[in-house]
Amino acid sequence: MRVTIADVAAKAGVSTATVSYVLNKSNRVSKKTRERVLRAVEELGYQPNALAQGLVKNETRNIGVVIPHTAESVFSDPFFPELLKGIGTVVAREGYFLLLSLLGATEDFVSVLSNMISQRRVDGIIVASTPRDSEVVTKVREGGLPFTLIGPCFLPDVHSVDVDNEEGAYRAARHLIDLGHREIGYISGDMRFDYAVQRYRGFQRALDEGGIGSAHVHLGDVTHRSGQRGARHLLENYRGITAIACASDMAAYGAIAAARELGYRIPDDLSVVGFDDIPFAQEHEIKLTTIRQPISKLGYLASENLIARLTDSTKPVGPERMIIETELVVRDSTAPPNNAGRADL
Amino acid sequence: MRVTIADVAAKAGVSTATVSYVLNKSNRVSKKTRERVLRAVEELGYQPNALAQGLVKNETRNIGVVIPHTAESVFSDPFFPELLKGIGTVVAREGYFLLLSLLGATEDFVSVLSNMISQRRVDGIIVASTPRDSEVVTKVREGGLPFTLIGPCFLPDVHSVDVDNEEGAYRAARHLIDLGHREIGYISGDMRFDYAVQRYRGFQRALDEGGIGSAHVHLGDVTHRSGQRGARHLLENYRGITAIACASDMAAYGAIAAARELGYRIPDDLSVVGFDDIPFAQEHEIKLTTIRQPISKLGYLASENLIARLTDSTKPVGPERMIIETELVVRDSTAPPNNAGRADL
DNA sequence: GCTCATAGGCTAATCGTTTAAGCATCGGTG
DNA sequence: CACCGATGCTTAAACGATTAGCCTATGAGC
Repeated sequence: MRVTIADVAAKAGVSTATVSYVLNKSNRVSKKTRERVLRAVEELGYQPNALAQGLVKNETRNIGVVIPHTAESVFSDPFFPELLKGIGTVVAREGYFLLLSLLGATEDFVSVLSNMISQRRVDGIIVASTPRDSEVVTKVREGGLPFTLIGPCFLPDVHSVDVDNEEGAYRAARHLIDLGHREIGYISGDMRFDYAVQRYRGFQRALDEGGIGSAHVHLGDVTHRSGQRGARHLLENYRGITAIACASDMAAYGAIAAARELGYRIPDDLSVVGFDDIPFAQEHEIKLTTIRQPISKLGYLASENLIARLTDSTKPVGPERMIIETELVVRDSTAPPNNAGRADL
Repeated sequence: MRVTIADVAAKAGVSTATVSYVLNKSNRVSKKTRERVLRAVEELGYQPNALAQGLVKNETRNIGVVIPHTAESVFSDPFFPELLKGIGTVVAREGYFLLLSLLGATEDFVSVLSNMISQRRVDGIIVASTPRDSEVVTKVREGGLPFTLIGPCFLPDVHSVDVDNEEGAYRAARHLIDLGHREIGYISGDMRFDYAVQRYRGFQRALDEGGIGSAHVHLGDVTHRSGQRGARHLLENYRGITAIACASDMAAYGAIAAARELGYRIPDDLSVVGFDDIPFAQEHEIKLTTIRQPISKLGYLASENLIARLTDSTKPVGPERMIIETELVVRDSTAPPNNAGRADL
């Protein structure tokens, strides 16, 4: 049988209330008693039952993390793992636990989510990267628990953190233009997600400013496969293309693979720029030029924001909407256009 | 304010006991009352508070998942994500929630873990891939909660699931030998983990049977970087090598990258075989010959085993130790040795 | 008409904590 | 010496559910 506060009280010869006061650092207990209690706690290895504690304090010390993507896609990209890492670190440091909700089948996800909320299993929620107008955000809002979004958000009164997607994509495109590229392809993310729209807009803005007009766009998603398909499609249909920008690093590597199969050398015949800066980008044979977004920092910030709101309602928690900067990292996948081009193709 | 069972009782004009009986499917309630109660539940959107429920039933409906690796390495490899996917699916289906414990700093990991247990935050625990003799397993054992291990395990009375690592590696090596390779390199996993030892043993057994004697071994780990380093080391030191087997797919791709940089063509000059069959292995430019392990199935089995033990102690739960088979998947990274070799180097 | 089993509800104890309120004890003050 | 305010501890009421056991009305059996 588990050891309860009553066992400790009996052993120390005091009431349970006194034990509780000792453990909750009240100064209402004499030094002598305090020590006796602490010794008993030590000897019995007592730890308060989280359920009982939660019931009376009305808190669980659990933070829900909601990732409304199929587990498939969640981890095909290193984005979420990295995010979880940031979240996990802060959450553990602050003495909370992580209740993870992965998407299985769509229909029961929302019900799992609302169970999580209405059964009061968590004190607050972090929602990672949800599509625009998703039912998930609505549900979480209705739940009435504090929550923080990771990703683009235009709703009022919602706390969110995100990187400056538009500026990032702008920098990527700008880098290509500065190198001298004029015929540029773009492999987008899934446009149901606002980050994909924002990145596309940043990209297009750079082209507009450069007087290049509109790009050759392939509507894709962030996967390797999408990058392959996109590059094949772009390169086969628009012969003059000398550079491709992608909405993710995984897609960029897919594009590189497809381009090579078509006989392009990277970066000589084709420049490719990604977005994310996943660890792989420095390890691959072709080190990727990309836009670094500090993913785990997003996780840090989101959890710190949420926990701050949970613990002390008087403490200032920073702005509702936090946008952090990206950074262009130039490696080996981009170069000035080879003017000979692939005329031979 | 949240709606409690008392609110429902008041609205339906009955006692809380009756509401509870209705919700717990007792037949002690008349049809008329039952319907009245259910209507009230519906209208108020009542959901029982998990804490209160857990307190009296002495269960949390949470399953702890313990991954004793740095979050860094956890997700640099698609192994854990895939595992989580399997676990998450079953856990959600059975109405449980996932309490995730990632390793931050080593020292507090064990304490976080024992908090999880002794504060009674979970009903059972899944421990994924722990090093030999790790403190983690000891702690979990002491905790007294049911748990299931994913990975090699030689402890008595411990439930575990794993793939047949030795047989898998044996098959990989055997495949190379059958193709005609005689000078074979091996890039191992981290030998503090038993799976790495088992794979190495399987590999060596195939060589022994083939009368090849001992291999050129590089002690590494499962990362891309390790594969790069390993291949570079092996190829630079042992000139005759025509094939390399790796303890993971990521390492295999690292090896491929390094080999290509050294001027080797895959598979013409060098065959490479991996282990895992991560999704990437079919998407990469060079489709990888590898040993498929059904990772998410490991997750399935582990959670089903654990939950079976939690729910009904009478139900049979299968054997303590479950080993599932691997499968050789032949793709494009292996071929018969090119006898001209790299004599030119 | 009386007894008695049963269906169908309620009361109250319980799970393991926290915490407001109450009650001694004690030293100091007028 | 009576009184007072700390000090230090205890009692008991919550928190929101479950469930054993009790009570009452109803109808069947004799």
